[in-house]
This record gives sequence, C-alpha cells and structure tokens, in this order.
Amino acid sequence: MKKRIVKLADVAKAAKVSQGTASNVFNRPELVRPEVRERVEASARRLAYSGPDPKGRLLRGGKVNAIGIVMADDTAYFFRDPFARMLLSGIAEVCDERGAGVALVSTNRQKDAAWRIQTAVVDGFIVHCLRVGDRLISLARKRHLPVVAIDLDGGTGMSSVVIDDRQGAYLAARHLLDLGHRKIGLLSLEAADPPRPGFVDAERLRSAEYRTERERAAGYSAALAEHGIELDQLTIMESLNERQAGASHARELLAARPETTAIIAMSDVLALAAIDAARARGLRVPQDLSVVGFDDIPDAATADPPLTTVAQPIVEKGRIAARLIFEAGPPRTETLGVKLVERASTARPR
Amino acid sequence: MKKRIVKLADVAKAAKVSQGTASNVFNRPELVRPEVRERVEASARRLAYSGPDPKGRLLRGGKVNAIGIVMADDTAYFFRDPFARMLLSGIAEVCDERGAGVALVSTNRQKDAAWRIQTAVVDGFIVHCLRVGDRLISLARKRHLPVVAIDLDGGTGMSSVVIDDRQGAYLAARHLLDLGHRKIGLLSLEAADPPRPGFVDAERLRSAEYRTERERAAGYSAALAEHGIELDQLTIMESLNERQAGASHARELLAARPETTAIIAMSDVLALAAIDAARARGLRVPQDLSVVGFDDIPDAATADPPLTTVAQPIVEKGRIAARLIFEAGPPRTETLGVKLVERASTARPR
DNA sequence: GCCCATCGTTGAAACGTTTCAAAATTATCA
DNA sequence: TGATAATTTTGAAACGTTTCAACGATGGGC
Repeated sequence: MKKRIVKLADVAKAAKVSQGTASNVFNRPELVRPEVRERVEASARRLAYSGPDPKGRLLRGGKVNAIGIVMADDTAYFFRDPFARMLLSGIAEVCDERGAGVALVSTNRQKDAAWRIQTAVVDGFIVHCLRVGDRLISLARKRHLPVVAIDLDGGTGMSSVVIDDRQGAYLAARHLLDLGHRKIGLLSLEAADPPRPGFVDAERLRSAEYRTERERAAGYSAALAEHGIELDQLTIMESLNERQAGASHARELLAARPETTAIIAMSDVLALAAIDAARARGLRVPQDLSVVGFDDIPDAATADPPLTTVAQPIVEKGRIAARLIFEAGPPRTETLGVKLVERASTARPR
Repeated sequence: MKKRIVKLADVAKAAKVSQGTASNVFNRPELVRPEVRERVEASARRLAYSGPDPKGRLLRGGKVNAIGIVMADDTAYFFRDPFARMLLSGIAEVCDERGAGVALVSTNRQKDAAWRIQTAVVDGFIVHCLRVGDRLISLARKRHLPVVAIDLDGGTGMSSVVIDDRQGAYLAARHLLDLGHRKIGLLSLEAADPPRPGFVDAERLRSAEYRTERERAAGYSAALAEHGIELDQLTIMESLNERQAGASHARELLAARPETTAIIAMSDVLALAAIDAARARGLRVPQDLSVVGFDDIPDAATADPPLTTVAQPIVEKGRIAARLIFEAGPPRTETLGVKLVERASTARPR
C-alpha cells in the first residue's frame, strides 16, 4: 500500500486545465475565471489536495521567507537566557513586520553544527555567540546568504552590530574606582575556546579570541590606568554565563580573596550570581561588597538589591541586526552606545 | 550583470565527473575514490560553490528536519510569556535530542495566518493557542503533516496533550472555600473569539469555545457546589493574559466589588497582576485579599508574597508534545496531572 | 587467460512547483 | 462584420538536488 501524494498536476488533470492555471487558482485566483476556479477547487477538494507544497514552490521561487538565528548553545537556551530572549524579541519584532519567519538553529553539538547550518532552510543568518563564533560565521557565509554577526566582528564583507564594549567596561571600572574600591575581582565571561573556567590571568583577556572580552579588557585597563593600577592586579575568574556556575565561581573568588571589596561582572547573570555568592558568605551588598553588572536585563532592576550595571540596548540590537539582514545593502558595522545605570548594588567600601 | 549561481552540475562538469558522483562527494564521501573526491572538491572551491542547496535536496528527499510551533500571537510572545517559554524549552529539548530544528510560526495577523501555516517549511506542527485554535489546527491539518495540539482538543484523528484543567480548577476553588472565603472574584482568560474583556457572566465560561475555560468552569462549579454555591454568584472578569491588562481588570473588579476577599486567577500572570492591583488599592495579600494562580511559572515562587497556585508540568507538556510529533504513532491524547502548591498568597478571610 | 565479485561511476529520472511567452478566447468599437 | 484590444489559458522550461539501476574497470582465484 504505497500512498501516492496528490500533486498539483493531478488536480489540474482532474479539472481538465493546464497546470499553470491550477497554479494560478492557488496563488493568483483573480487571474482565473470564476467558473474555472471553482472547478479546480472542487477537484482539489475531491482529491484531498494539501495545497501547493512549499518544497516545490521553494525550489522554483527562491525565497523561504524565514531567517535563521544561530547560537552556540542548545535550543532551550534561546528561551532560558534573559539576554538571548531580549535579543530575540527585537529580531522577532522586525521579522513580524516584514512577514518573515524565525528559525532557531542551535549548534551545541560541535559535530553536527556544520550540518545544521548547511541545511537550514532560511534566507539569511543572524549569528550570535561567543564560543566558536568564527567557525559558525564562516560556515554561514559559505552559504552565500546574507549574514549578520552580533557582538562579533565578522570580518570583511559582512555586516555586524556591536556595542561599545570598551566604553562600557571603562564606565563600570571607573564607577567602582571613583567610589574608592581598589581590591576588585573580575568575573569574566569565557574568553576563548576552549573555555577555561576558574582563575585566569589578565593576558588571557587582553588577547582574548572574542572581541567582547578583548575590548572590555582594554576598557578596564584604561580606567585602572587612571588610578595607576594594572589589569593584572585584579583577580580574574572566568565562568560560564549561567547563574549556578557563576555563583560557585564567585564563591571561590571570594574565598580565595576575602579582602575583595567589589566585583565587576561581565554580565548581569554573573552579577546576580555574585550577589548570591556574597549572601552565601554572609556579606551584605553593597555594604560589604559592591557588585556591578553588564547588560541591564529586566531582572537587574528588580533584583535585591537593584543592580548597578552597564545598560546596553539589547532589544534594539536585535532589531538592527534583523533590519541589516533584510535591507541587504553594502556591509556595515553598527556600534551601539552604552550607559552606566547606578542602582543600589554599589557603594563606597567600608 | 546577472550573477549565475554555481550549482552541483557546474562543479561536476568542471571536475569531469557525473553529477551523481559530485553529489556523493558531498553526502557520502566514503563512496568515492580519494583522488576523484579531491578533484571535485578542488573544482568546488575554485567555483566558490556554496555546497548542495537545501532547496534542491528538500524537494528530492523529503524531510526538512524542523518542526513548526504555531501560536496565535506575535513572534516576540514566544520569548516574553513565561508559560510559552517553558513550553518551548520542553519542546526544544526533545528537538535537540532528535537533531531537529524549531521554526516559530506566529499568526497574530489574522489575514496572513493561513499563508504562514501553508508555506511553513516544516515536517510537523505543534499548535498552542486559545484564540482561534480550531481554525489554525484545521489549517495545519490540511498540510497532511503530523499535528499535535496543546491544551486544545484537536478533534478526532490527531494527538493532543492537555492537563486535567477541571481538577486544577476544583483544587483552586476548594482551597479558598476551605479557608472560608465566600466573596470570590474570578479573573478569567479569554473564553471565546472574539475576546470580551471586562465583566462576563458564568454562562460564557460554561459554554466557552475553548476547552480550558469550559473544563475549569466545571471544576469551579464542582467545588462551589460542595458549599451550596453557584458559579453565577462569583464576579467574573475576562482579561487578556498580560500583566498590565490583568492588573487594570483586577483593579476594576476590586473597585466594583470591594467586599471581595479572594481572587481565583486563571494564570499566574493574571494572579501576579491581581496582586499588583490589590497593592494599588492598599490591600495586603493575603491578609486582606487571597489570590490563587494557575500554572506555577518560576516567578510564582519568588513573587512577593510567594504565590499559592495550581502547578502544571509545563516543560513536560512541551516534551510530550514534541515526542508525539516524532513518534507519529496512532493519535492519542495525553492528560497530565496538576497539584495545588500552597504558598503565602492565600489565608483565611478576616 | 577466464570468470566473478567488488568497487566506482554514470546517466537519467524523479521531486512539485512557478513563470512566461505565446496561443486561444472573449469583449469592444467603428 | 471585421479589426483590434483585453482577458484567459496553455505548454514547456526551469529550479538544484538525490537516487538507483546499470555499466565499466579492477583484481583475485582457478
């Protein structure tokens, strides 16, 4: 019992019209005489025709009408991580406007990452990831589709949207220094592949594989320099960007350097984790420990205490990335500004 | 300057092999002699071939390797709503296991909803939505692809996953009644299309278009009956499932019925909104007003006060829906259990 | 040196649609 | 009524791949 699939040609034959006319019935009904149209529709119903199969249309027509979002994590990360969610909201907004769909392309498993990108049925890619970004981008570019990188310099000939990471880092560090902090811990995102969670030296940051970390290293250094301090004098801890992992690393940092009076976290998730860790050690924030974050996710404002952080326009970043895909003009890099939002997680050291 | 796209045939010709062999180089390299393979790869590089185009492969082969998630909202809702996010996490988890992609199909704009579903390039659909669920489901089923409905009875011949809404509603109502509440307000989700935000009568709920509301009406009635009360004696307010909208409706309810001592909300989002509204009126929760929610989203536990609510296994629901798509066995309906989680938003009336 | 098995390669046939120039039909006007 | 214009319909050519039966070459065993 092989089940034959009903195709447009069958419907056309049954209605005694050419395939071209049958096609028009479904796509430009106004072009075909009502009488004929009804005959074709009747045949379609009788044969239980599923409607023109997108697979066929696709091959002929070209546009899929969907863009793929590539991240170096499992698909659930798209919904779990607050930063990713805001980014995606921005992207989704613009896609809705343009009537385009969104496909989530996860590449957590190195082995089939390439396959996933090569076979994704999309008209373009937005790539956001620290880890292995270069690899994913070059994979995506091989498809000869528009590609936009977020927070990554994609290389020549492609668009990207980034924030002024250097300035953001500078602001965060200067804020703590101005308050009088000198014993500062740095809770860093992953700086290169493979990740090296745990204590790392300043050099790893300065020559980081990823733009974000490199730029921020420069920003921190600039602020520190104004006070005659070297980046190497900070205690630097690299961590996965998850609350649990961050908290455990922050605990380790505080245990190793109990004299620390302030922590600079490279993301709000890590900053909140640092607050968790402080609390676990019986430290009050900000009286005993100041914490400054990065991103300004929604939770930052409602956290206890509300987080002082470097705000970046995450949703807008998503919107711009999506527009860059659709506009398909000459490649360009958009750099978005950041600003320090002072809330209650920082204070003068005691 | 028309730019010709390099296709497999071009590569084959350049390497002086048949197209079949060229295809094998990319898909089953082990079948072709290393020497030939290299020649083909060299040609591909020289011509800047993008690799086999998924569009072509798709038409020939069949499987897209992605499933579509249909909701009756804008795409950003997938990332904004906590319930949707958990559901999606569950779905995403299973898709990752199976190496399948996820496509988001939003159908907020009625006019192109049909088009979106008809042209989505996917192997199956998971449909979750209250509004116009039937219409979307029938559209999806026309594609002759596997379709799984969530929280909807999809009709004969298709799978669906639901929770025991009746029991959940019963538990919520009985909890408040047992505490001694009699003046109860009901903050309801939309019961039919078109939505009718504002005060509605019990009949709208009992004969609701959507399964969820119908079932819950039965559950509330059962609990109330045990105390000799009719559903009609509650004040019922229908609202959009968003925090802002809910808060304003809850305020209206409390203003119209200041004697209210408890609110049953049909979702945690609405319950949190009710707490906002109570606070705005200077009422303390739970001393002056008890609030019970539904869903047990993560925020419920950390809210102030922590929310008493009916917990449903949202992530698991997503997982099961996804498995039903992939397993493609005979259609069946999975019903998941619920349980009451007592926290601090409910107490005896004063 | 011949026959067989094995391994690589070929060529052509799908896959299901849309598009577009040209042909056929119908309407319009003098 | 005939010529012309407008509207519908047709037929065939893409679109870019994978698959598979069949064919050729190579090497082993006798």
